[in-house]
Amino acid sequence: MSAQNLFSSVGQNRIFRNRSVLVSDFIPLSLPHRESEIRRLAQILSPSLEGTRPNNAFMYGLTGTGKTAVVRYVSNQLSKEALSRGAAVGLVYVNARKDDTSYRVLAQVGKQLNLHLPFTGLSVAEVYSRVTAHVEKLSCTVIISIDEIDSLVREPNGNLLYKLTRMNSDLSKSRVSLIGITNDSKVLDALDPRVRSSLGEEELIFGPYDAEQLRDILHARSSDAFQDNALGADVIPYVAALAAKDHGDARKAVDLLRKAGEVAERLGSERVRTEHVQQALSEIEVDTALEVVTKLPLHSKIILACIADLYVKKQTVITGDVFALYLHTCKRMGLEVLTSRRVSEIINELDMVGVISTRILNRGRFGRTKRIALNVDPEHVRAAISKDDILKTT
DNA sequence: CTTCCACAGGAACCAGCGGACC
DNA sequence: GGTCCGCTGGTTCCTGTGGAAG
Repeated sequence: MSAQNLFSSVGQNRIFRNRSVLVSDFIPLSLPHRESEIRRLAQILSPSLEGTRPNNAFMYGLTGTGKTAVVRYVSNQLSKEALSRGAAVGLVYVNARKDDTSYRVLAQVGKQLNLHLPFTGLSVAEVYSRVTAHVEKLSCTVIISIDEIDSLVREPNGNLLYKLTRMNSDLSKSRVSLIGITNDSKVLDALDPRVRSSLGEEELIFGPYDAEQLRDILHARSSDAFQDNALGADVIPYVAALAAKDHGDARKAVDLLRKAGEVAERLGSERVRTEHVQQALSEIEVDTALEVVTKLPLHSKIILACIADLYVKKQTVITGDVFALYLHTCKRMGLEVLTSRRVSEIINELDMVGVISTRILNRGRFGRTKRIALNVDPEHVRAAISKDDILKTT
């Protein structure tokens, strides 16, 4: 995004009325096609207004199906209602991908209840007891929503969830309820059976949106987001159809619509058209890839550069070749090298962020390895990497 | 049918940092 | 000031494995 794009159009915007409606963490005033889930969750949580403990709940659904939005929406409403009734309800929302250790989750819970905790230095047990004591002192009902809870089950110190479900036995004046949110159906199986049954007191399942529902969602948002008549009539159906093919992810649909608006704006167009959507689609891919690549640590960049190098020359790129070239490159640059174990891990990380994709390949006599394919234009990789001073000479 | 390759990926551990507590 | 802690970003050592070659 250029500086021109950032400032030149401020105050004289022909496309957007309020762009922020289309950023992903915006909580809309209404959530079309999630009314029944909202009612259900509200019903589950309503005992908190009368000082009794709501059942724990577990919410499952693919990304962009509105789980997080529903939780935040209901939480907002509940906290307003609690305020007006004078009910003591504490609402906590934690994203376990961001705060991905027991310590950090607990610290986050404490922080949102106005308990200051240092980010390190204490033992997990100490943080747990401080949080518990604090909750007890508040004498209220605390509802803790843990989003992307799957990040927590694999944690070595992984009995946090068990401890949280049992926290009530350490409390007398206060109560704690948990809402677990995930998009990974396998989590349930991996969970400690005691946690599973406790969390599964209530279950909400979020199905993917179909194209028609996505259209409604986009319509609802766009009337606030765009100027009148700034949106071509076929744009929303087009975006909705694209997103519906892609697992009905509403977040992606909204992102795409915003990006299309930005493209139209940048091109000086008076209204958004489907061509802008197409361009937005390819820009989103390039943008995210580029952004990811520039932020990569040095050795990850080198490895990615090696992969890109090999990829343009060969049809199949393989871990061993990458490692060999990596060793050579490091030696040439006078850098110390990482082990093959670590390099293998970095390749997995690159796969995870999406710039490459890998598949395990069994070549019989010639061993088992990984075939690596580059997901982005090698030139883009080169461009992004060459911004790094150390790598400039290569 | 057996062998054996070229790694994948799990487990345990470690150094070094920023920090709390007494 | 010494002892504890969590976390990152590694290392070392290890066991596991699908299927072409022999």
